[in-house]
Amino acid sequence: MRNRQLALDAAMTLLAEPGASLTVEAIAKRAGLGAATVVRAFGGKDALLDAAVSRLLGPVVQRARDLLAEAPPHAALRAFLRELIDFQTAHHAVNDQLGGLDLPTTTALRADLVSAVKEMIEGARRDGEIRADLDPAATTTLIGETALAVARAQPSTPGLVDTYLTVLLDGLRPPTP
Amino acid sequence: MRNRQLALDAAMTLLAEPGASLTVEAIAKRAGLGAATVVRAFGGKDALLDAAVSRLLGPVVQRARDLLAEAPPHAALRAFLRELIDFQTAHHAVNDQLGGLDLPTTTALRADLVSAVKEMIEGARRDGEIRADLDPAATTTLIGETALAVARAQPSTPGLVDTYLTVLLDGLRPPTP
DNA sequence: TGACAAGTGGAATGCCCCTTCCACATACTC
DNA sequence: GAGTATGTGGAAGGGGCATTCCACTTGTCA
Repeated sequence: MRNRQLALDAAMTLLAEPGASLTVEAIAKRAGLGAATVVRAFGGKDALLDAAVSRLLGPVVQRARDLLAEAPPHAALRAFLRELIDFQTAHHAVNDQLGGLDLPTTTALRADLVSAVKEMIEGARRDGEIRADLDPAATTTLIGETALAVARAQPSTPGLVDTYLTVLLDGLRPPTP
Repeated sequence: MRNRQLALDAAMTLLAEPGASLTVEAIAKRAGLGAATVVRAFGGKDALLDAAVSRLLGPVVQRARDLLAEAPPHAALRAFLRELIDFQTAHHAVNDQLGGLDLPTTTALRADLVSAVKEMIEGARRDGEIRADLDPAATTTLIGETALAVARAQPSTPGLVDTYLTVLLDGLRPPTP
């Protein structure tokens, strides 16, 4: 169904536009369709958002898996956080407007992402690059939220994201006695 | 006006209850009043929330000023962040549900708070306890968001908040060559 | 105690938004 | 080319919510 794709593209576009209204009507208008058509194509607004967000998030999760396979854990973590922050910077709406919704596919993807990051953290901890007194699960949550924090604090200054990453990862290093 | 106080108390209570509905009706019900009375007492829902949030935030800002006067900047920063995280943990709604609203008094208070934290950071940087390659303004934003991140990542495990604070402040330390 | 002012809250109003309906258009089938 | 199946979108339906209205209650003062 071609309209399905049009609606999906429109939703993905709006998710990347800061402050854009995510009403069905706005999505339909952007797609050049009627609101009824958009809703029918997905069975409801939530299903449409679920599909759109998943499309955006999927490659991010894949990238986490790839980095985990390619690089040592701590390097993978740094590289991935860099990309995650870029993604979150470009898609504030994904994090800010979708809090209270139940989007099954998105939730599953997020769980995948969390588990990949957790593996990075566990690996880095085994390698002695992350302090041992931190619970990996809690640290994963903290790092995820912190990445969001950096995206929100978003410096227009280029290079500052890397500085922040250094701050975060230095903090996580085992204390030098 | 007694009802004004009742409404204010009810709103403050609900702001501290995770997941509570912040509709006028819910606030009125909690206060034992009619919705019309609550709205009339403040001239609108936003004004009520502005008043309630300001009441909650005011002491926090005052505490920042006090600590700044009492303790050296870096110690003040650590102590204040500890209290800020506690506050945010107990009042998720203040940060999560009020994003898109225009609350003038609250906005002014927040600016006060930001400026107090900025002073702490600048002082700590002068004292060599925070790396010099960080822009104080951007760092202030980052720290604010990070405090929120910690509150969200909220460990039930007691003492973990302190560990996270250590992580953050260690990261901000000048790198040891 | 009676008359008037102020305050109150259930109901009505209006707005926003998702969803459903239905008259119409378009695409297939024979 | 007529007839049916499928798709479309403007408009109506319906729920949630802030705000306003107004009949009524409460308080005040002479």
